[in-house]
Amino acid sequence: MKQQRNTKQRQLVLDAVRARCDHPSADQIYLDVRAIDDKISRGTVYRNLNFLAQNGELLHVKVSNADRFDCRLDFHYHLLCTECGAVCDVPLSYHAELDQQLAAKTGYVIERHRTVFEGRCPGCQHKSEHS
Amino acid sequence: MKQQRNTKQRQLVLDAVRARCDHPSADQIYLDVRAIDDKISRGTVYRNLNFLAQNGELLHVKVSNADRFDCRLDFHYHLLCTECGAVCDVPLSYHAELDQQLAAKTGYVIERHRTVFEGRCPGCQHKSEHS
DNA sequence: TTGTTTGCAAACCATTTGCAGAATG
DNA sequence: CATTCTGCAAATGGTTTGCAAACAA
Repeated sequence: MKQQRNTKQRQLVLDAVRARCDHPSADQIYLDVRAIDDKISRGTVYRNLNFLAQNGELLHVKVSNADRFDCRLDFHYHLLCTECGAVCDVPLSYHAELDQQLAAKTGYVIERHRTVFEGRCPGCQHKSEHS
Repeated sequence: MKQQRNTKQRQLVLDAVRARCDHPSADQIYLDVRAIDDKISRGTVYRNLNFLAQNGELLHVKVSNADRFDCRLDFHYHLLCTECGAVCDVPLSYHAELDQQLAAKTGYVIERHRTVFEGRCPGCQHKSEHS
């Protein structure tokens, strides 16, 4: 479940995610990595993002349209501005007890839950104050 | 924000979502409606699902890949079986206070949050007991 | 009649995949 | 040397869109 090789492309992808404080989409990572290695292909970036997320080296954040990736590995919630699309981490703690409650009630084996808050960021609120 | 016409296609789409207790994808709705009106097009189904969700007549549930729709209109959480893809409602209440807490902490105007629990349903647990 | 909606097909976008060749351990 | 990984390009899956004809108000 963890046999792997250290290719420079894999490392570039991982570094690129770690170098960003926002939650980049696969394509943003592609562009970042592309700026360093102009021969790397989209396929390789996608493959490596999935590989790294599966091996627990990255977190996969599923937000509406394009998937995002995060180098913070602990479970946490995200906040999406529905206007500009920005994604940031939420300063609230993960409620693991919900997983347990739900498991007890349903018979499911619960692995986790994902929560995305939706709203408008301060910047976007100002933008449309007058429009 | 609500000027609309009552077309039989729109009604068929709405009825189709209401007729299901699971959380159908757009394509499932298309197939259901198609069984009644074999001339309706995918485009029309997608357009109407979006229209109805925007007008508050349906709830848009965003789960990993394909979007789902729900005729329950109150905010509630969902449970996804990561193996068979089934989606069901969660018997836990919506925590509106989280929205307020987050708004106070971040300055965002929070409209809501979406939570999807991920796990394996009892059926899928049994399936792979031996494999 | 006027503006909305439909059907169709093509376009889109993000992502995945098949394959032959390159690189890793 | 055996395998894993890459680049490329084509394929996929879900969804959106442009347009002319059909239709509701």
